[in-house]
Amino acid sequence: MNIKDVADVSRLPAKTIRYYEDIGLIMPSRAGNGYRRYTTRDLHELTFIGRARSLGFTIQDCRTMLALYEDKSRASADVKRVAQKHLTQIKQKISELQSMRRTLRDLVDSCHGDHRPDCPILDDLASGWVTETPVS
Amino acid sequence: MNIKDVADVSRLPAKTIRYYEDIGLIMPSRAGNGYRRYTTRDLHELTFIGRARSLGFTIQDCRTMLALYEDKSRASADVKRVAQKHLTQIKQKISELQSMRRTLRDLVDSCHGDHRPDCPILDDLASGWVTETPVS
DNA sequence: ATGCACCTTCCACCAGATGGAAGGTCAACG
DNA sequence: CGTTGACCTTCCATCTGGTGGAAGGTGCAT
Repeated sequence: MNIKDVADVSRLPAKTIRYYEDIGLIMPSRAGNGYRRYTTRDLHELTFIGRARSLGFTIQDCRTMLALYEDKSRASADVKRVAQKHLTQIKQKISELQSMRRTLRDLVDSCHGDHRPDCPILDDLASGWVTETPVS
Repeated sequence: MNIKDVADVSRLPAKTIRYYEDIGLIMPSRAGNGYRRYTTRDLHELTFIGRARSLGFTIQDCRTMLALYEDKSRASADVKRVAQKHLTQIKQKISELQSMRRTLRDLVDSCHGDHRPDCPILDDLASGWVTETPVS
């Protein structure tokens, strides 16, 4: 198969597939005209990577997972460890975002959002600062 | 003040402050020896940017917010619109991550994680694929 | 033979920094 | 006065994960 075919089936852009080759994730052979020639196995691997990426695994994790996938004597513990670590990072990211969301929601709610210039959102961003010395 | 001083107070790395200058966010003056010289206002702006960044605003949003902050005849509606849009994107991101988390948690929970090679995580990543034609 | 869809490489760009090398400056200490 | 050490400068490379586009080659149908 040519790149377009694997792109269509794997639902990865051809650009991305070439990029994955650049970084050494998949190494298709070449036809006589220089075109990349993908085997079913290549396609299989690309789909695997696409699924892993869609679950947020990094490229490095994809490498590891692919290697484990192809190592028939792997220990599932190794796979689980990678996934568990990634899960922990996702949880971490979610809680950071939730914290931002709470703050932003409060700020957005408290801003009247009309033609007037006074704005609690800007007040928050500038908080901790005194532009003028208060009249004492 | 020199860069170290504003770095310490704003809690932004000096590298980052220089970077913000590169991209035209803040433009400190220079001392005779070529050192950046920051005013209280520069420091104030850096802190503002730091706070906005910590709420996840993009650099472009920071630019906009800073301009609004300095425009004393702004409409709070303009500020609110930027924040609201950002809030929507955060919510979107959270729900994507939650979806990943659900899937990953299920997969991690279902993997026994021992010395044996069979692994539901890898099975999921490889799902949709038949390596061997079933015996018919 | 001409058009069109496909393929190739290469180079640049995005966000948002961060790391490090090579070299200049300044103040204190002896 | 010299030297040490903490600053400061610029410049260039690197990271993640691609994406966009130009310039040019190939393959097939009409």
